[in-house]
Amino acid sequence: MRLSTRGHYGLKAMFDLAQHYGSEPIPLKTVAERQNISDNYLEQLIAILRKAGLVKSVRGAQGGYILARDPGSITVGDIIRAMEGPIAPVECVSEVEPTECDQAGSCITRTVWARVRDRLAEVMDSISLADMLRDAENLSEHKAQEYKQNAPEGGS
Amino acid sequence: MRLSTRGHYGLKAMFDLAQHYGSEPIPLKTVAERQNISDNYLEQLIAILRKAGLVKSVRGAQGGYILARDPGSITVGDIIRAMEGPIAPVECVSEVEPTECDQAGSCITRTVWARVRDRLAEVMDSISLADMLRDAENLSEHKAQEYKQNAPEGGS
DNA sequence: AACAATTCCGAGTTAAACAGTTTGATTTAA
DNA sequence: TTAAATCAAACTGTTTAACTCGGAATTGTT
Repeated sequence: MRLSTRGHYGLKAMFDLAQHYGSEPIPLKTVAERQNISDNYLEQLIAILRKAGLVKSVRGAQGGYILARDPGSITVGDIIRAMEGPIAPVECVSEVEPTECDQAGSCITRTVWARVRDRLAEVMDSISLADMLRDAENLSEHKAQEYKQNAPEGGS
Repeated sequence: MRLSTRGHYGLKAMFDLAQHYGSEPIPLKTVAERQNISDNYLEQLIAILRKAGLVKSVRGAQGGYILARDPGSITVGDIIRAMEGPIAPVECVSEVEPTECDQAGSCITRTVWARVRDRLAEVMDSISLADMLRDAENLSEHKAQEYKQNAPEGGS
């Protein structure tokens, strides 16, 4: 039940773009450096996101990438489906074009995987990039708070 | 987000054994035939289940495999963890021994994957083999019912 | 005792996927 | 004109999946 780096890096890149949504296009190299990903490789990955309509590109000098829509309307599910294909723990319960096996009607393991698939889709579709931005803000506030509590006098 | 055949076949085999729980040991070949799995391959897989303590083996003629515990106390999660390792959409949120990356503290994608992992574990741990047996019974009743309704006069 | 049914074990094989790298063409602001 | 960038496609090395195979060890049956 592992994601490949495609989905992993894809989400990282999209989150990076979300953090800079509204300003000039971000060059791929910048994203790659910030997120610690090989820029050669990320180039391939972002092409997938572009073809899926999740990011827009601006070519030429001062070019780069921007989110195609606002962060509130892009979910983790959107990104993962683009990068890894339809959600499906096993082929026979794929979100699109499941190729049924012979005993599909009576297969109980199949119904188990359908439930797993639904939960997976549910959680991924419920988290948008905007949610992640909000979480990031809370997290950093929390950290600052912790810091204050742990070192209120300002140690050397 | 695909399962390998290990987890897929593993659950099938375990469900097959559950359906015959309480009687003599079932030879591997029988399970393989019923579940339509290469018996050479299943041999490897069931070794994993045995080492994980989920099935017991009886060697020699008339030997075979039986569930190590009753079907109510074995969950899909138990089986998948045995077959595929700890549940973890990405390595850094593995259920056991996550190897953290440098920015673990501030990584938001990480918290996303932790949520996905928890949902995944939740649904898998909530389904036991006994639940599946019950579902199978309902399903077959339902089918018989449907059959009655669709062909009450007994077509040719 | 011999035999056949079975588990057990380790090694070998094939094909695909993953995770990139490399090369070079094209676009465009400065 | 140049440098910064995207775009595209081919190439490569490594790992993993999904088996296959051969044979040894165990044990009920005859």
